[in-house]
Amino acid sequence: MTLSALADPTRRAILARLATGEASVSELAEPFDMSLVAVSKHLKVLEKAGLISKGREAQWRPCRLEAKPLRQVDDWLESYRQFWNDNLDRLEAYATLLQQGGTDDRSK
Amino acid sequence: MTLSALADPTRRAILARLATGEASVSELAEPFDMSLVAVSKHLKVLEKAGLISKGREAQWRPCRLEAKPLRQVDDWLESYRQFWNDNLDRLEAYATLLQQGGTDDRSK
DNA sequence: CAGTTAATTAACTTTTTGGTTTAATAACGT
DNA sequence: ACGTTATTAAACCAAAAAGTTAATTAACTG
Repeated sequence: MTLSALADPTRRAILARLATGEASVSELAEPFDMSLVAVSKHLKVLEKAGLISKGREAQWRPCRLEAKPLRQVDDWLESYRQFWNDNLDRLEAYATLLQQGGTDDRSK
Repeated sequence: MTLSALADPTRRAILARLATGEASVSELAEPFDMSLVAVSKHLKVLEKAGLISKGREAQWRPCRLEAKPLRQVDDWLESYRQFWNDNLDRLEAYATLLQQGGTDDRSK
């Protein structure tokens, strides 16, 4: 669920903003060319994904970034991190093959 | 676009499979309880996101995992990686505050 | 208490996504 | 040339996502 919450650019921008510190819903909404209601919904998505939490301070709901799910994404990436080093090795190996007269197209 | 491609569990499973080596479309489709056409579409999404590339070998299109976009996700996470260490510090600081008689609820 | 500010809920619309089935394309095997 | 295998394209559908406006809730301010 984390990754689908992160799929939306507005939500990523909100997280980026929150990385600099807490902010209320209307503060978070301000930069965007959309209704406050829309932003409020984005926040709910982020909240359900555990990426933010909301406090209450009078009529404000100060939002705070929660790092746990991001850390999970990082963990998920772990397996591929290993892979992309391998991949570089393979590319190198392939480059060598080419020198020796390889034929199949692996452009891109 | 990478993150929305990664948002779907079927597509993540496909990537996991591809991390173990190349596979044709039908091989990739086999584990899933959905039509081959559906899987083919997922592959197109992954391809457009640059997460995989397809070769051609006779009537097969061997798919290969491409690490670049994943590395970009990793880079994107970088800013937050720093944050989640800070966050742990804050939690510690807060725990200390509680000991001293803090009042506001920050459960979860 | 009346009015204002902050945020959410409800009802609705539009677009995107994830799936289907039925063709079409392309390369192989006989 | 004909049938089979692998994959994609087209047309379609249902459900989810992303947005809207109008109404509601809640807490502050004078």
